Amino acid sequence: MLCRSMARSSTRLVPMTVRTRFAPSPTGYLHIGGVRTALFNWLFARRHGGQFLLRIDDTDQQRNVDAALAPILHGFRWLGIDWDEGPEVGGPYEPYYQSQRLPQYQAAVQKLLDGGFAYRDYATAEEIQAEREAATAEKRPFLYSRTWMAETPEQQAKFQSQGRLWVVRLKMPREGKLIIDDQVRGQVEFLWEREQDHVIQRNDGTCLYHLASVVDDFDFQISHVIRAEEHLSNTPRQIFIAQSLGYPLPVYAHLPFVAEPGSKNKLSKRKLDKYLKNRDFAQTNEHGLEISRRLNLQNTAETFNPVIVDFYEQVGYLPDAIINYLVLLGWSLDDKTEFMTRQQMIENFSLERVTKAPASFDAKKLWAVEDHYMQQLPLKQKVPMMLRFLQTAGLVPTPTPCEVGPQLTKIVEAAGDRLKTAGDIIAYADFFFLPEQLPESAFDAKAVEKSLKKPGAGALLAKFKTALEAVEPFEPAPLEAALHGFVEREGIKAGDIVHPLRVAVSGKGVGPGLYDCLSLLGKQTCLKRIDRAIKMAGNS
RNA sequence: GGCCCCGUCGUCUAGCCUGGUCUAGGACACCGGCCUUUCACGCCGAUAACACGGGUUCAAAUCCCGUCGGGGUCACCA
Repeated sequence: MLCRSMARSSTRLVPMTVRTRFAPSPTGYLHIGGVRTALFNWLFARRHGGQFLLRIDDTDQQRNVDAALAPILHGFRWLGIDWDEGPEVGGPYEPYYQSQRLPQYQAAVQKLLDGGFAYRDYATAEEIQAEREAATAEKRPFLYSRTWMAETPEQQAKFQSQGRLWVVRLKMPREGKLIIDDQVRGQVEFLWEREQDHVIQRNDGTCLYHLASVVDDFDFQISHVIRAEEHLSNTPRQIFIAQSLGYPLPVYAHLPFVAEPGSKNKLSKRKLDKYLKNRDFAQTNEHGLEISRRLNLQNTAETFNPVIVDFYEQVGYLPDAIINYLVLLGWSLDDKTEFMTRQQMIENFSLERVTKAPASFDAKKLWAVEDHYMQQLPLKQKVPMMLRFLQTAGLVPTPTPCEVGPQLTKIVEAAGDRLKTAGDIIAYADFFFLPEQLPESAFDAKAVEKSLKKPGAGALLAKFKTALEAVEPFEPAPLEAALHGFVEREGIKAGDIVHPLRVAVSGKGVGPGLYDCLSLLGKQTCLKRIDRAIKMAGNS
């Protein structure tokens, strides 16, 4: 009975009540691959008007769950992936923490024991290990001999008298095959005889993941189990548990995992050093680090890198961009649609169009999507976002002086599409908020060397300063006219004055349009900064 | 090693189920050019893929078989 195939028609309609879940372990951070899995679950539930829930898999670590969970919940909220049931929001099936559901698990174990689908096993770890090694030596698949299996009180008494402790193992079928009809991979076959008698309850009475997961999915009425591919090989034992317990089976869908940059290996948080050798990944990381430094954030490489969602929030990426990038990792709407609103994603998402092969994480592509979204973002929304970064960096005081708002709006407008993330405002606009006398640290050494210390730069600056004093109004168009007139009179190239001038007023070689910079800075500040620069140029 | 999964440009993908319209489309990256006061944007262009071998067929990226390659998983972790 357990061996019969469970083929489903792939054209079956999705049941009326769709309920999906994502089950994070409280680890203290939210992994980008996990978010992708959660996103697909969320989209599928929303697509079919169902519920998406969060269940906390904390059977292993009872301590500090709240602290380790907070960043994860925060990450989901930031991304706009809301959950209908779970931590903080509750729900009809509370609690949603595995650590608080031991009685339910134990009851299920008892039921399995009573039905003969599981047994008490008195073997020691060494004995099991010896069998395993023997099998390896003989080059045959390992299958537990069940020597210390005790199904009757007599057997149990015998082993117990030997001072043995027991665990509960699944009594897996040893013949026939299982066919899983996976919504992404199609039919997948497994031979029952290759499945191990996995432990489902430890000798201290606590239960293990597979048992807990199946019981939870049933208790929470999960209709679709959508998870990463690495769980595919766990599925037979979970189906065995579910069937033995008389549960209806959920629909399974195994997503390809998110792979490392430029490779097919599963993305993990532990191989950061390796990913940093990937140029695109390293650039994204460095960009974030630079902003983090300016923000004086106390980050460690452990929790602040492009594999962790928190990284993107701190650097000032847009949640919509992250989501849009992630939805494209293993799923496509059609042959050309790249940018979608959440509504469009929800309306179009289907498991059918999920790819089978792993998709590598491409930091450059994410960057391009972010670029697009930032350019689309209305100025009114950009400004407050950037203001927060300037304040965190200590460039603008809190509360915000009233003149900052309008000025910042102009600055952001002038910076235009140079701003890819909100954190970029610091590098592009800090000099607007620095004192008239720019601190030494505000000068880019290379730019000073290249433009300011170029022979003749100081003298040119001094001459142009005079011309600048007469410009009225001090706005982009008259400024441009003044500069061009100056270039003509002096018989020089525009670049000869433009570059030193930019470094003089901003300290950098790159930035928003020069005339915008001058105008926004105001005549007084410009003149003073030019004076300073003339001295710097002369010192060479 | 056993079992399972996967294999279209460097990367994300469309096409595959329902062979022909695919001399394989889009996007990102890369390279070249234009624009330009820097940077960025934008625009134009170029390079670039059906893992391999058989078979079926008038016709195969698409169907079948095999090979090779890559990955996942084999816990009293989740």
